[in-house]
Amino acid sequence: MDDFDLGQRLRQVRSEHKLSQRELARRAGVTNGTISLIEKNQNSPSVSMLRKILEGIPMDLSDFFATEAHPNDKVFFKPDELRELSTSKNLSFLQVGDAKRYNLQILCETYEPGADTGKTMLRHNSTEGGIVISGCVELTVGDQKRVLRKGESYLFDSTVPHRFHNTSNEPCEVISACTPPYI
Amino acid sequence: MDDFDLGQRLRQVRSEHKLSQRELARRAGVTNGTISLIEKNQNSPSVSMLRKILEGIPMDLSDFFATEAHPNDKVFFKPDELRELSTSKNLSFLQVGDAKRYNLQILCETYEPGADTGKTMLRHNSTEGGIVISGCVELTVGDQKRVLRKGESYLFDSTVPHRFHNTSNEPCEVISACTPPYI
DNA sequence: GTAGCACGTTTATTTTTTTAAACAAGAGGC
DNA sequence: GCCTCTTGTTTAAAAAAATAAACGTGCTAC
Repeated sequence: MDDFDLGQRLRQVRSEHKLSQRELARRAGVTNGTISLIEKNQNSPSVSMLRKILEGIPMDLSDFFATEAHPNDKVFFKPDELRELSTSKNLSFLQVGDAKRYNLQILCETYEPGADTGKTMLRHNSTEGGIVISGCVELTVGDQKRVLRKGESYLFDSTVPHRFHNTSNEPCEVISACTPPYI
Repeated sequence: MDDFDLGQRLRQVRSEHKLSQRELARRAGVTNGTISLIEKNQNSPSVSMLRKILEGIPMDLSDFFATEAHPNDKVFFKPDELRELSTSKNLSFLQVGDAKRYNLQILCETYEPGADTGKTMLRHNSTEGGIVISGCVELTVGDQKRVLRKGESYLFDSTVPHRFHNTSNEPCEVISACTPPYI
């Protein structure tokens, strides 16, 4: 991330999509000069400008930046090298490595008391399973519901609506796996 | 990605890290007004400005943008309902549910002191990953070798020869996942 | 060879963002 | 009440980026 060369990266993705500066500029609705200056790192685009340009490719920002943060042939991970996927604060989903690349998403999930993946049940086109490491969590899968305790586990088809809810007053840790990755 | 609200997202991550605008500004080396304006979407930061701000959190760009991207049904299992796959006695592989059916093999692995998957390294046509729950184990993947301790994790392509070896004098527990199942 | 065309680059002007500093609102302390 | 500290917000001046249009280069057709 530190020595990320934005200009070079843009040039790379543009070139991979076989677009000239002018053609990309036309598709993105910007001027070709802008793209030239950015690729030469002679100016530093705003996020909205970069997004606009990437829409002409098209590519999204997270993919644009994805190469740098999580080097791909990395095998071993320390706890602080896991990537946080959750946005809510009483719930943490830490992902091991580049799940997309390996088609296997391993998560260290922490549910604080009250944490809930939501009444609007989750659904995605994967299968998932996991094991409770500590605490307990109420898991609903379709019409089945159960409180899982330490050492208990689950495995199901994620197209079935499901929900995790920590109804206890202790945090709960779960190690889960999902294939293909659901994000 | 389309309706991504950059200001709101910055406010969210700043708030999750319990930083005031001023404190984040100080850490990032920018002015607090800048952060205020960005969070209110009253201006559109350059990528380098956003990166600078995120370094004060710290968080990297790909994580910042990551949120947007992208029947006879036994679901729950008690510990004693897991199936033992290992035949060796200082090594236990407990499988969650019908791995083949779901194309996802989740194992609770226990390596007693000295336990070793063998000098004849393992190879199978899958990807696998896992997290160390307790103890430590030496993992070799191709030409990389490392002792993984509690909380550390791994993810790799299982066609690369690999080996688990508990070189310590304490048992080691690992939760692992593999797709497709290797047995 | 030279006319036409597509390419990336550069430059003067306009537009936008950053800064620095002031402002307003709320929470304690005394 | 009043003072002080911290919070987020706003504003004029300074800095930086986007535009539009020109420039230079290399290629192909004729």
